[in-house]
Amino acid sequence: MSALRELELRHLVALDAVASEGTFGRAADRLGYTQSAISQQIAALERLVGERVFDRPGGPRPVELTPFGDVVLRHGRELLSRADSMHDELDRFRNGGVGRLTVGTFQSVSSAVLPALVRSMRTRHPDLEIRGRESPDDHELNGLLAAGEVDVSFIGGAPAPEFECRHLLDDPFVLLAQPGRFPDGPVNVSDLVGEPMIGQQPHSCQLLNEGSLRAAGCDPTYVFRSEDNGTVAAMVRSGMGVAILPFLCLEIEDPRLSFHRLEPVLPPRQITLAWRAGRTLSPAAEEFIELADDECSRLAATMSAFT
Amino acid sequence: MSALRELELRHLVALDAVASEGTFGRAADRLGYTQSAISQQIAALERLVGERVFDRPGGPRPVELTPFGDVVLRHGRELLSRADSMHDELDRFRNGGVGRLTVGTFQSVSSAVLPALVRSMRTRHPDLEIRGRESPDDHELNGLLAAGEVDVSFIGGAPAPEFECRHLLDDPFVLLAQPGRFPDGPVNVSDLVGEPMIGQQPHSCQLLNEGSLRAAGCDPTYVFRSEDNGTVAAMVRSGMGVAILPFLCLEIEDPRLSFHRLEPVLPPRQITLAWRAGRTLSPAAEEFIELADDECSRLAATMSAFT
DNA sequence: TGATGATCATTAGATAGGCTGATGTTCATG
DNA sequence: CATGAACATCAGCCTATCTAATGATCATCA
Repeated sequence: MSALRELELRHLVALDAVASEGTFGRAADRLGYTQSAISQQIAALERLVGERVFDRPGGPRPVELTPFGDVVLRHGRELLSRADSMHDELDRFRNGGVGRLTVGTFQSVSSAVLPALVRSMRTRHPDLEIRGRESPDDHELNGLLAAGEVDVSFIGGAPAPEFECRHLLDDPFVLLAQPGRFPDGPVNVSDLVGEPMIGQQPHSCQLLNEGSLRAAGCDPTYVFRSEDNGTVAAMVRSGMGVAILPFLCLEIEDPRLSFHRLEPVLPPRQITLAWRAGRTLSPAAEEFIELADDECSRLAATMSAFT
Repeated sequence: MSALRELELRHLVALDAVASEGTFGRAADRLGYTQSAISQQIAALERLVGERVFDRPGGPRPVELTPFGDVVLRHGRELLSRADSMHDELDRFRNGGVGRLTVGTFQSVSSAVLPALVRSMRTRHPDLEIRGRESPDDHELNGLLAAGEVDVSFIGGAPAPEFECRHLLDDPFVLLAQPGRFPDGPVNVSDLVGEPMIGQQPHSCQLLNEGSLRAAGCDPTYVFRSEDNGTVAAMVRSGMGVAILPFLCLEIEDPRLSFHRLEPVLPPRQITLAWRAGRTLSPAAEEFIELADDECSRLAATMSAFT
């Protein structure tokens, strides 16, 4: 289309320098070229735009912008300043300071892990735009990741093969009961046979839990299911039944409930952070992964004190 | 400073083409290059910005922007669109459509010539910004022109040597008197000896007039001076005296006054349009000069019918 | 008026960079 | 495992641009 596609920023820099210095020679000194080079650069610019941009009065008098050159210069300075601001933003992006980071997550991570992470990221990079997409379903989270709608995603289940991922945490299943319902300490899975159970809806996490129970010899009967962990806890407090939940779902300070390890230990839910393999991550995403790793190490330490 | 000063618009065009086409090869076809050239252009761009802008998954899969490349592309498209709008504005400027035109003028031209000129310019170029600077003093007008505060200036007196100029019109001096004060037809300058005169303030135009009178043997006595031509005419109507004014200053339709040629004819005021020699004029200014010439030719024809 | 000095233009030669065309490498597909 | 599509790389050519030297123009000043 436009012949201006051959324009180079160098030309505009030269134009600007000559316009402010008044002579080709001083502009050349300022830019580290010879006078001849500036003369040729301006000539090239004039060839591109099709008009003289400077009047050369001849002799020792300084050159002066033509009206046309003045228009070129005004637009040129605008272009240069855009290029500078691009440079600035690239620098900030390089260290994670700007851009958008979208994270896939599910409920227990959203409430137990993510808030601290978002807080750190926001204090480090106030201008970074952080978004989240929550789903109880691993399959949906995988889909969001594959489609590029999230940059990284927490995954509760098995790491899908087309993703790169980092294992962050083993989240053990814990028995939740009315205080006194069981003696303090670990509870054997066989003691739960026939016990009415409260559970979550049958999505990936819950199904893992149920499968493990059956494999350990206990075929659970669910008398109530809710996606809301507060509701599950309330039902347990009411005596409707007991519940097995991932540790991260628990409000461990609640004195109206008691928590028990299970024996044998059910295979814990593995919490990993996944991203598309072979795709370059944004610096913000890279940093997020490291912070998530740190945060989960701290969490693991806290958890081991409770179980 | 910024390494981005070596950026060329070509790089951004290539980035944009690859991002929309999905492969280097199709982008090359679109832009008329070979695949190799695009590959090298993208490599050059990546060297400039310091990061990969595309992930190349390898094999027959299409390339995809990295998060970094996405930032570069968004800024790059902004730059390209700025360059396009620069191109558009240069085109409009080339045919006089945009920009600013400042004209130096003095009273008689302002009232008799300029309105029609401004009207033509505005209908041809609605977006052109037209300004005027009026002064009764040729010397001041010369100064404005030399300082570049006006692009072109009407000058009533002698053309200053450092300006280029075009002679537009001879504006003859005309005697203004009460009807019946002199017989119809030309009046001899000697008949004005001792006649009380009304005149303008003693600036360049008025002084030219007085000097010519004296040279023709009539030493005028001014009983009233006003810069306002309506006031001068009113004083003449009142019988206070007679006046000699340039033709362009007259309201020739006024039946309460009569107009007379003078004999011998006083050297007319030469109305010229001047601009700085050796400086390129804006297309709008060039066009203005031609229009002024045309308009003044028409005026001269009208005038010769009256004198 | 003529020498001087500052300015930009032009030229020639060297160098760097970019494009083409051919080839190498990678990887999904059947 | 062969095929084909895609990007990378390389060599060779060509163009663009830089430097250095020289030429042309013009104000200034003696």
